[in-house]
Amino acid sequence: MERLKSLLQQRLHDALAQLHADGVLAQLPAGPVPVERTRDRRHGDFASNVALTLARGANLAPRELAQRIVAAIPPDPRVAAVAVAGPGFINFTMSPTAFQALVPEILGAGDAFGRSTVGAGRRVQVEFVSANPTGPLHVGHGRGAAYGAAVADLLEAVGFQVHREYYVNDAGRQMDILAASVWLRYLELCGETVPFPANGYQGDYVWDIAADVHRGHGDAFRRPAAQVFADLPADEAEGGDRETYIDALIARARTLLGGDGYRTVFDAGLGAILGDIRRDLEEFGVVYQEWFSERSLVENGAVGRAVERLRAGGHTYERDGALWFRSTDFGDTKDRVLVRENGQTTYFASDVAYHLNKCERGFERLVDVWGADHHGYVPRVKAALAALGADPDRLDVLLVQFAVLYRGGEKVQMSTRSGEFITLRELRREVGNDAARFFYVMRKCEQHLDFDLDLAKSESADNPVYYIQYAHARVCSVEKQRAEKGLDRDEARGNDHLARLTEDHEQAVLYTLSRYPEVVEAAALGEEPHQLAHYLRELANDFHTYYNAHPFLVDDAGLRDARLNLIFAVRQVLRNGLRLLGVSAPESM
RNA sequence: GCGCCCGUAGCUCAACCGGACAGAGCAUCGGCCUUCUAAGCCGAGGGUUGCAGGUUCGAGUCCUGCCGGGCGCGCCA
Repeated sequence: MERLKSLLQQRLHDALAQLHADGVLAQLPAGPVPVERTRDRRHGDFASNVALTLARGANLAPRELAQRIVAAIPPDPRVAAVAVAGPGFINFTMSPTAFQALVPEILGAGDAFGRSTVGAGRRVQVEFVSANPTGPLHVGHGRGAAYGAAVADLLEAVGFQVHREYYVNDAGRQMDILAASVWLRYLELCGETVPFPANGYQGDYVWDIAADVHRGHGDAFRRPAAQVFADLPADEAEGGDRETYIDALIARARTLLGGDGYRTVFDAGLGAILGDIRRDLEEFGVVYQEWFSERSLVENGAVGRAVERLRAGGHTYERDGALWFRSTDFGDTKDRVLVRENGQTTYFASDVAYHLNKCERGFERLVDVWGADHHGYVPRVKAALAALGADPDRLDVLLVQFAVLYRGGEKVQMSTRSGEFITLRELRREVGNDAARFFYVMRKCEQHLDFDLDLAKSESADNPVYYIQYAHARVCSVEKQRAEKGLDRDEARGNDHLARLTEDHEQAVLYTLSRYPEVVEAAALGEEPHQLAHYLRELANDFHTYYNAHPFLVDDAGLRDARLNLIFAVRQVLRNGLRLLGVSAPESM
């Protein structure tokens, strides 16, 4: 079925064209005629402000123009009433049959209901989470995961070809720090007495990785502590600088282990943690098409080539022994270093190469989901794209604000220091995947998220996840009851009796159901899964209200089947919507 | 100091491209289970959308300036 909204847009368009031909309107609006859902049902089902926007050009009072437009709209059985209201709105009230026709459509389309083709198969890459593989994901990453996955699934639902990608920062200094941390723990397991650096990774998982290395390689990487720490600068505890100290330690590890040995320890850390992150996300219902390695960019020369391209384009200069990118030419607040004085490329240089690579892979649109603390980074990446001749508007960076956990009304303190943070896995274990996925996307991404752990765990109406899932389970329960009572059911008979769904509660449910495709499209194009989350709560609310007001399993078979068809349509939409958010739709609770 | 985000009911948040009387949930108060799951439903009260200007037929939404909160301003990643 054609969407009701497009139907009205077409009718209005025809009417405007008629007035244009009659010389009443000098100009037609560019693009589709604006038609919106009314905010207040007393104004009908849909409204258009087109007369208000065209009145001035037509030299007519808005209401007068609205009247002329209404007069030019051909009658349609699906439109029950067209009225001019307020300053010049045109309000449409649809006939009950127009909404009732939705029921067989939903049941027929099943899981596909709500999907569309507005994306026209255009290729979009969604890069999200991309946390450094130096430790387990924490609750902040969880929000990026749930949000990015929902955005990707929504885009796919409206017809984009979506490529989900995790950028693995496996080439940076943080990874070297992890490698050094693993090695030191390993040395301890070998029986060496070693002080642990202030800047090292202290989580228990480092011990686990070290133990794995020891199991697999025995004492192969053991070096005497005296040798390891000989002539190192002072660490923080001795009044030195932690950064200088850890760098020296990393250099020592490289020297003593040799390239291959160091790489083995390094990769043990990387592999273990990345594997863990992968499992964690998979259990969370988040899957990727690609895990893209930063190191691969460095090793295959892509970073060097990207830097060279900027240099060849005249966008760089040398100062203080470093190579700078003149990002200020493209709107950044200051220039950025690409190659350090010591000859090493920066993380930014890798990112330039990475985004160049994304463009070269032919994605028409790039979506990056970042933590809000990286917002200062946006202008320089866009500047790099512009300097490389790509349209920076192809890149859409979505900044996800922090999530703050609350327990018993108190803020849960989190610190990434000393492993004292809450991991995503702990959160999932505590509140469950469904609640976690839903709570994470309940708010728009630029909104700080207060994550109430008690609420997420509560099995009550206060908890929106349970409220929605309960609606789904209730429909299933009704069907079970029907079978137990020996009542027969005939879907076709129900469709023949849809005209009997005239109760206010039924009209309300039908109206809300009709909004679903529009909500999915708006949520996808606006990258706002919270719209879908809110919608599902409304639909569940309409259903629960209906449930309390009218029995479904009535003796009148025609009415019973019509009502069952309606609530099965509700179940289908709830299921489809929850699926897009990564939340399960249980059959019983 | 500069930049980005946020400021809506007691609390947590909605409000589609600027539209009509700013909506939900929680909390508070009062009702509904011999009938399909009360993990539910119904009703009531609660607002100068941080402040001051501006643009517009029309502003929570756009612009300017303040006030308040968060984050960021490394040759770290």
